[in-house]
Parts: sequence; C-alpha cells; structure tokens
Amino acid sequence: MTGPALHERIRRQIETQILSGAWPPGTKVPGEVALMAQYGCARMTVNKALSALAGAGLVTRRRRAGTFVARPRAQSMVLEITDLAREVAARGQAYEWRLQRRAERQSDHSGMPGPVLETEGVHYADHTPLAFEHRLISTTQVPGILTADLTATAPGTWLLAHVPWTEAENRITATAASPMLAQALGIAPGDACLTVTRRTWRAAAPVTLVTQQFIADRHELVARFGAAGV
Amino acid sequence: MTGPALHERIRRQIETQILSGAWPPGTKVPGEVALMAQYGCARMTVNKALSALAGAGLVTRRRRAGTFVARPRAQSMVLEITDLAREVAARGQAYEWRLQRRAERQSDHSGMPGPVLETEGVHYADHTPLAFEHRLISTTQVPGILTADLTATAPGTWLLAHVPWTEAENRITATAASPMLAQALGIAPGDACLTVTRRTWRAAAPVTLVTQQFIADRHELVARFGAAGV
DNA sequence: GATGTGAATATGTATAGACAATTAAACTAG
DNA sequence: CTAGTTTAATTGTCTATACATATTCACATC
Repeated sequence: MTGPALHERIRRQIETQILSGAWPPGTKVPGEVALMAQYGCARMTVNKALSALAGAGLVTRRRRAGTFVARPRAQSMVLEITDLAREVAARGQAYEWRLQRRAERQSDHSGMPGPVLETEGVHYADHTPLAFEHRLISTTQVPGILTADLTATAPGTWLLAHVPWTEAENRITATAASPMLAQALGIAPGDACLTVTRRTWRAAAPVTLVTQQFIADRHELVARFGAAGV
Repeated sequence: MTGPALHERIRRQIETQILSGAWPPGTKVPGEVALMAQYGCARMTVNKALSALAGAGLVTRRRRAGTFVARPRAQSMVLEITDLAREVAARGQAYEWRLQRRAERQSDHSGMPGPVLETEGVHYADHTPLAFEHRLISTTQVPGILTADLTATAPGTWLLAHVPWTEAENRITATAASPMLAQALGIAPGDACLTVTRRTWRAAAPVTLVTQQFIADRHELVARFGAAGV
C-alpha cells in the first residue's frame, strides 16, 4: 500500500495547511532543503510538489526569497456552458429548436469578418420558449454549416459536434426585452432577460458569434470553484 | 539570449501543434524518448513539458499506450469574479461603498446556519449606483468581521483580504427590480437587473452568502477560455 | 473463436549532483 | 546617512540513471 506518490503527498499536505487557513496569505512555506530533510527525499521531489502548487496559483516562488502562500487572486471559477439541447434534456424536459431565419451574407456589420451564415431561432423547453438566439457563423472557417440541416439541429449543437474551438469569450449581462424579442419569446417588452454573448475563435480566426437571450427566472448560469478541482 | 527554459519551449511547440489544429484530438504525441532525441535532452526535461500539458488538460497520458491530444471537454471556461472595489478602480472610476444596514442575528431563515452578521449596502461607481448587495457572514467562521469597520470597507473586500475560501458557487440570473431594490438603486421597479448569488465555504463550513444585484447595462461578467491561459 | 499468459513498451516516480539565475541582506565607501 | 558592492541563500533548470507500474500486443492454450 504505497498510495499516492511522494511528491503528491507533499503537495497535498502543504495545500491543506493553506486551505485550512493555518498558513494565511504571505506565510513563508518551508524551503526546498527544509522539506527535503523533513521528508527524507531528493530536492527534485520537493521541487515537483512546490512547482505544482505554484502552477495552481496557491503559492508564489521567488529566488533567494523563498516560497510564500499567495494572496487569493480574483475569484476565478469554472463556468460550464453546456449545449442547450443537452442541458434541457438533462433536466428531463423536452427540447425543441425552431429556426426562424437563415441568410447567407457577405459583409459584416457586427464584428464577424468575411462571409457569414446568419441564423435566428428559439430554443424551447417543454414546448415553452426558453431563449432566443441570434448567430453568425464564418462560412470560410466552417463551410460545412451551409449544407447542415439547421431546422432539425440547432447551430450550436451542430458546431459543438463538428468544430473544435481554441478560444472563447462569454459576456453575461441583463437586458430589457425589445419589442421584437418580446414577441418571439411571448413575454412583455421591457421584461428582464439574461443575455449571453459568446464569441469563439479557432487559431485566432473567428468561428461564431452568438447572442442568446433567456427569459428571466427560466434559466441560470452556475459557476463552481472547488479547491479539489485544480 | 537563452530565452525560456527548454521544457517550456518544448511545451509551447506541442501546444501550438494542438491549438492550430495540426494535431486534432486523438492524435498520438511523440513519446518521451522520441522527443528526447529530437531536442537532444534528458527524458526528465521532456517529461516536465508533457506533464505540464497533461495538467492543463491538453493531452492525456497512459502508460504503455502513450500521450494523446485530449478531446475538447465541455465548454468550461474561467469566470473571474473580482472584488468590486478593485474592478471599479481598474476601470478608472471612483469606487464607493455605503453600508445601509448591519445586524447580528442568531437564527437563519436563508441557508446560513448559526449566528450571522447581516449587511446591506450599495456599491457606487463614479458616484452613481452600480449594485445593491445583501450579505450574510458566519460569525463563527469569521469572528473578526464583528470588529471590522464595514462603513469604510465593503464586506467583500474585507473578506477577500482576510479569509481564504476553498469552495464557491455562483448563480447568475436576470431579475426584475423589486420596488425596494429600485429605490435603493435609483431605477424603476421592474427594470432588468443582473443578479449574482455567491456562496463560499471553507472546509465545508459556510462562510458567506451574498446576493449582488447590478443595474442592467452597467455591469457585465466576462468569462474567457484561452488555451494560452492555462 | 475465446481466453489466459507473457513480454515489450511507454509513462511514473525518484535519486544525487551540478551549475545558473535571481535577489535579499549584509557590508563598505563616500 | 546614503549609495553602491559583495555575499550568500534560494529557487530554476538540467543530466543521467534506475526501478516501478500499467497496459497493449502477440502468442499460446483451451
């Protein structure tokens, strides 16, 4: 019963000290030679443990000065944005997508260069509107989208299965429903909506730009941060 | 001009291959001995590069089988929720916090067990309201909060500097402003608000439960996923 | 064909040592 | 007292080697 590797055990023990609050931010962590003596191992082993902690941002290391417990940075947490079809299905509801508009366009007056496919439609959960979606897709980056059947499959679902992205950015805001949006979702103009705008790139080339507007209280985004995760 | 370390250069070159799409998911990455010969270095050096990539989730490694480019996971991205004071200051605006209520309470009718300190107040940016905040803080977990001057420093700012947390959960929704909220923020009842509810724990014990309601269009949350980041 | 067995292979972990780079702290000169 | 210089502590990187461990692949057996 050897259990986890030594460098892993060292890492966890130090991590525990930090997360328990026993070593508050700014505390000096024992140096490599000290830990090496404490655990009776080579310096490389201790180094691996401390390097991992530094990589995770729990400590900062400076030559000659030493290793110190890092000050908690900005609260960064993992926000999972799943495919709507999957998410609705996971909640046991019936998912439906209705394409309302489909147009191929050359120019860009909204941040996507080159020829694009423009789509608009509504996502339904249990036959009631959940979100309105407006999307631009680069047809040079994703030529296959032109032949996809977007009445059966939502563009986002299709893209997720066919096109890997390397970078993404989400902007999350609250907005008041415009008359057009209100009509599409069956709500009153001015009602609160959760608006998610997502841009994705693939090797610096824009792939898609999508805006999803959710009816307030019918959707929420959940972001979690657990120390165990990373 | 030595530049970055060798293991760092190896890591980046492989990373580039993956992110450019040259090595799609499932591609076998050259083994340690092959890379060792290619770069003319020791295996430990190559190992450090590949281990880092595995830690970042770009590759998966299996003994005997080898190293493979990982399949893109669910769209999970990092949401940074910074301290409001810092965020407002970073935008070059004047930050201000006004405490409106402060009460020590025993019971809990809202998800925080044990005695709590309850605070309410408004965050201002450039002397105009930005967000209303309601917060409960466990006084058993954070006794120091009782003697903190919460008129000068927002509770969140104080907590960030004094109390590390180990787990957190954010729920992001859009809501319509209640009459009480509308008055506090100087908006009309029913106006859209971005509502962020955050719970934090420290070693499984709840630390704080906070609800921040932002005036629509005056705040947005940005979540990024960049391969370069991690 | 199905199943068990063994060997080959790639990664995982660890050692002991060496030198480089950085920089805090002590020291020295003005 | 200040500014510049030296010293030494600490981490960063790398090597060469060794053995451990998991797992695929090929082969033999049933």
